[in-house]
Amino acid sequence: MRTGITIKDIAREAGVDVSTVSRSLSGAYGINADTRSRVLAVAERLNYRANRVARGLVTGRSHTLGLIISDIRNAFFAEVARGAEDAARAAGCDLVLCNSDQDAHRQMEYVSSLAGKRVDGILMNSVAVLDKDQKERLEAIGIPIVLLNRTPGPFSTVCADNKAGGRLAAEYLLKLGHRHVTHLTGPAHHGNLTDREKAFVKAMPPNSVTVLHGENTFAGGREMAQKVLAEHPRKITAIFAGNDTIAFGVLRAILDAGLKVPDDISLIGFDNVELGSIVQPPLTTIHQPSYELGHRAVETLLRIGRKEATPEHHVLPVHLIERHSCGPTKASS
Amino acid sequence: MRTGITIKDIAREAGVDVSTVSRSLSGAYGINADTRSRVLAVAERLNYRANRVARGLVTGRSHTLGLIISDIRNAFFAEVARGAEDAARAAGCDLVLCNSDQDAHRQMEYVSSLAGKRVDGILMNSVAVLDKDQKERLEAIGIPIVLLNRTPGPFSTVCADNKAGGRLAAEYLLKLGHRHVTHLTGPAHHGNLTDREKAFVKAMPPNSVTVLHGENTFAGGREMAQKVLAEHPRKITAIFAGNDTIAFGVLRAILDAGLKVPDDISLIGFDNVELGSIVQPPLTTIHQPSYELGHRAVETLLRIGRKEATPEHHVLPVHLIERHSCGPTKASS
DNA sequence: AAACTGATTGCAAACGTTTGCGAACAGGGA
DNA sequence: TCCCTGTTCGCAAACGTTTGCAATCAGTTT
Repeated sequence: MRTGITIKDIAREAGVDVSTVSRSLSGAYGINADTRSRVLAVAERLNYRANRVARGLVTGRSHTLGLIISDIRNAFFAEVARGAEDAARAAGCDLVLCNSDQDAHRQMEYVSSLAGKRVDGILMNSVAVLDKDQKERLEAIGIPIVLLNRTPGPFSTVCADNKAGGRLAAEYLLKLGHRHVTHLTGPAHHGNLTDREKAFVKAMPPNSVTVLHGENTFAGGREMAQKVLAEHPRKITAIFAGNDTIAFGVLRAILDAGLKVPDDISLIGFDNVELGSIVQPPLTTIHQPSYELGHRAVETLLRIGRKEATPEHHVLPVHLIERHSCGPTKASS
Repeated sequence: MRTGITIKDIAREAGVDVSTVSRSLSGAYGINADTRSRVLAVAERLNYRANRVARGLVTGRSHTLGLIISDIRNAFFAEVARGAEDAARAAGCDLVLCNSDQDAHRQMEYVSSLAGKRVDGILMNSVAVLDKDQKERLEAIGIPIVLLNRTPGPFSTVCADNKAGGRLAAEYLLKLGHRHVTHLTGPAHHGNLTDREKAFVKAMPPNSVTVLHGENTFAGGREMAQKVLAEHPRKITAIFAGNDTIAFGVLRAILDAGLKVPDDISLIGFDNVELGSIVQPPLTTIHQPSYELGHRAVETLLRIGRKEATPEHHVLPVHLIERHSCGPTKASS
């Protein structure tokens, strides 16, 4: 199929060989300055645009990265994606966006598709949902991968300090006197969420927290909260949501139930999404550096891609953002 | 560069020609059932993964689409992107994500880059920022393009009925008695926002509305609102924000100023982003079908891509979502 | 028996680049 | 004059596919 003008057209027009054109264009050593500028002029005149597909075929590098996340509609991931795209662009790469909804099968399909297009690297949300066989296939594919959560194994990782975050939430709630809390979070074996959950439960007194798993969305948070509110009308005094998106759903359910935050129930989230500051009440949450996460992730992806380097593991700090969705228990035990 | 196993390996292993392998794999007519299954078995055993780059080179189709939007962190665009990605995936394509920040230069760079990688089509936020020359270059590139806003010219468009939306907002505010309103919106020549602005101004009585342009973000909305609040302490009774993201910023500024919504000032947005329902007060806004926008856009992109069809123009309906951020003026004129 | 048919397969060119290698040429030193 | 060195450039192979065309072969038809 003929598409646009090629290096051959330039060669003919400039009276040189295609190899000379190629070398001129790439700024390679060993080309006379005059011929180079002549070639460049022709290219300019013909409005030449190099075919990156053809180039990719011979060089083996596609200058393309894959980003597989749960759902771009989650503000946290949008922020990560922006950081990733900025870093990719700075490195002359572009990013293909994949929404997995945390589905193992879909995740593998994406990886396979990206591998087929010979991407230079893949950024993945989580492989926690994958079974052993799938992980091995992933490794066998031989494409640099960096994971956005802490996972034992051969892959590099870049993530926030989820455990510290879970601990922070627990300590804060404890300080306010809460002894009957619920943790509403996403699917059971999600890397980051699981880390938060474990650290949170561990930092709380035994039997003081019940955990509920659901969908990692606004709707999921709402449903879980409705369920909890119906079953434990008065007992629980605080809710720790696995992330802000869930927290927003929880907040919605609480308001719908006619309850007040934090008077009737305290709520703390995780992520520190921008909109957390304008909900009512403003959401207390754990901040994680989302943009930097994405940015750092592609940086390390590019780094480990070049040489067969050892896996890198970066964990970025988190901290508590104290706003107004948490308060002391009325009858502090 | 050798990467992975190729069609040649299968050919050698199965004792046939590469062309036979290719035809077997693609399910072409004219291959004996036995040889085909033999080839397929070998491919399976060798864990073969077709090189889409090489295929793209000869077929001229990359099965890749480009999505150029302002900023994925804007919830509206995230929703559009999700709709687009779902539709793309359904058609066997993948989506490369580009954040332009509405910068004309950056936008052209992206187009050029995407053209270089021979994408099958491009989805663009807006070309309103482009000058005449740039638009012509865009057209000359010869890649199917669909615009996410109404633009005269040769390109197909898919967008919401922004004019109707602007009118709806005006009528609603008018009905509530507002006669001194401000419209806070994004950069001056942004396609969709401009349509809303024009229709809004037109539907309001002469000299009843002042318009302020700023950044199309949370921070931008906040800044504009601060400015307005400082300059016109009491006069204006309502604000129409160009979109929900801006509205959230405005809301934040209003709250920071110690004012009440809608008691002191009414606020109406545009988009109907999910989180609009949980801010305080819940945001009255104009709903536009964001997900469908993205979905429809790639569908028409694929359609016009196949044949050299005439441009299509789709405009999707909008409607008012009445929540609690607007109220009647106290001293209705 | 010759020719024709249809099914199956291989050959080779093409897609648009990059790149190793050698050819051509000029200048300089012996 | 001869050789050596360095610069500049062209030739051709390679990347991994797809695909038009011709070749082979078996079975049919005349």
